[in-house]
Amino acid sequence: MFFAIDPAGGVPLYEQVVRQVKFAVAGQVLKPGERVPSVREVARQLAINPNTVARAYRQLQADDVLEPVRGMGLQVAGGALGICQRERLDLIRRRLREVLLEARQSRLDGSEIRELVERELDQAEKEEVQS
Amino acid sequence: MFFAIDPAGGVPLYEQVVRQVKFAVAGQVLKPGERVPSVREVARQLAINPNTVARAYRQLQADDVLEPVRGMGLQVAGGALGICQRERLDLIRRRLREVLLEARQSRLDGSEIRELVERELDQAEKEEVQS
Amino acid sequence: MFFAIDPAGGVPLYEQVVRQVKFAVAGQVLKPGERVPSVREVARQLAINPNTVARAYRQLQADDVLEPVRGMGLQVAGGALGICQRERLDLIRRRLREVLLEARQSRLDGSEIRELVERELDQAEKEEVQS
Amino acid sequence: MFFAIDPAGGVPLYEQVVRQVKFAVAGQVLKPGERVPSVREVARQLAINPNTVARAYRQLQADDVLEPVRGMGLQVAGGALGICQRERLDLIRRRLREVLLEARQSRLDGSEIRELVERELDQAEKEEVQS
DNA sequence: GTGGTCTAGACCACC
DNA sequence: GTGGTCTAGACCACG
Repeated sequence: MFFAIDPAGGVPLYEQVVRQVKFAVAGQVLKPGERVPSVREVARQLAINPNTVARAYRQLQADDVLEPVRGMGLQVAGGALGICQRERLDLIRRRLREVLLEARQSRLDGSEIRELVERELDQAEKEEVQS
Repeated sequence: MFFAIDPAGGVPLYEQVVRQVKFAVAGQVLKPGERVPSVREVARQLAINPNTVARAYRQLQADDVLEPVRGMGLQVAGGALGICQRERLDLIRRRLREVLLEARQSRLDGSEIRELVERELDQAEKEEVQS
Repeated sequence: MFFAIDPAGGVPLYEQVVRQVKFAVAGQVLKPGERVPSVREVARQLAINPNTVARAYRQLQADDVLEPVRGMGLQVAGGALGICQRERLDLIRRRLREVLLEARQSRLDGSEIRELVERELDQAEKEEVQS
Repeated sequence: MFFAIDPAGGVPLYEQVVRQVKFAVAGQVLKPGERVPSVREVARQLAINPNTVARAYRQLQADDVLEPVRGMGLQVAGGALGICQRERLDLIRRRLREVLLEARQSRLDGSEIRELVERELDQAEKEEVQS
């Protein structure tokens, strides 16, 4: 329905599901109060085990992104939008900081780094246009 | 000679050792032909399991950064400097690409990303001056 | 006649309905011989599934609190008042015992527990005055 | 080694394990820095599935009560003592509040409730002396 | 129909 | 040896 999973690629499946949902919420593709597809449904579509999806959903509940509606499945929680947007920014900022720090440790100076960023940014934009 | 092994951080210990050596070579702290301390020696200094160091050294040999000297342990290989410097750049470039891609997927536009980069870069520079 | 169904709180909906009825009987809001609103009526008022109400009514019949009147729905049973009042006390006593036991297991001594009880009791009284 | 599980009785097994560990930490039976028995070990002793224990341990990590020591299992985290003691008190306070509120709603007045508490408390103390 | 729990057993990375 | 992930399949409570 709204996501794709990479079964290889280091990241655990349940983690990928968690991220997909959080990103969907942050991007307002999923809005607070909206129902989320059932565990079995997602499992079927992604061709993975329901337990794996259930684990992701459990995690999302612990993170206050989803909340149960008794006997009716799960829905996006009220404060989920804020949580997901904040988390997304934090995540990117943290990773960016790591990379830049590593770059500095490699004795690249600021201008070289900026150049790298620009190049990658341009490339990413091109790819985006194509898709 | 080696410092900063963090047993808690997500990165595997043997990976950390590998990186330390590669960075030392790239930064010319270790030069081609130079002997490298023995497995037991490193293990003692870092207070980690010799098996872990052995694994790191095995990896470094597979990467053509270290080479055996018959009966005398290991030394930095001839082409190691180039390999390590290239690898370092590649690593940073690859990570940078990942982060920027993720940022784009989060619907941050180019200017916002550039702003984030600038901010983190400034901060990194400040920290560097202090230390 | 009924109020306060909380679809989010841990307690199952049918359980909440059961309790509401029992409390109403214990508090003499519902008296023996009195007719009880129909499943559909209650379901409509509480905006919950009729199956859920039906299940609650089934439970109440099993507990001898409601009894069927041929072709006329359900009414409060003769011995219901005694049953509900006794049950209410038992319930509270049982729970209280659980909590106190757990408190003892946590190595809180008697005086600390009494203090806690007093504090909570005062607070509960205050809240009651307000409402 | 240090706990017993009740395989019946509503509470999920993994939850029971979580509590046992938290109580052990709060009661200083397990101290920060101390190793915790392995997943397989606990599973064997309690005669339950390792996955169930693993789930409990995962939960405890999420709660910052346990922390991993790479390749060496799990140990009690630094701040665990404070966390567990605070949690324990909160838990008891919350439950106590619920019960007392329910008692008030049942039109028991303060003195009757205090009497109940005293009776249960005395009984609990007696039981404790016996054991 | 929904999610939650538990079991059983396989495979992986790390130390 | 350690924990982590995933699959498969059974059973339960709830609506």
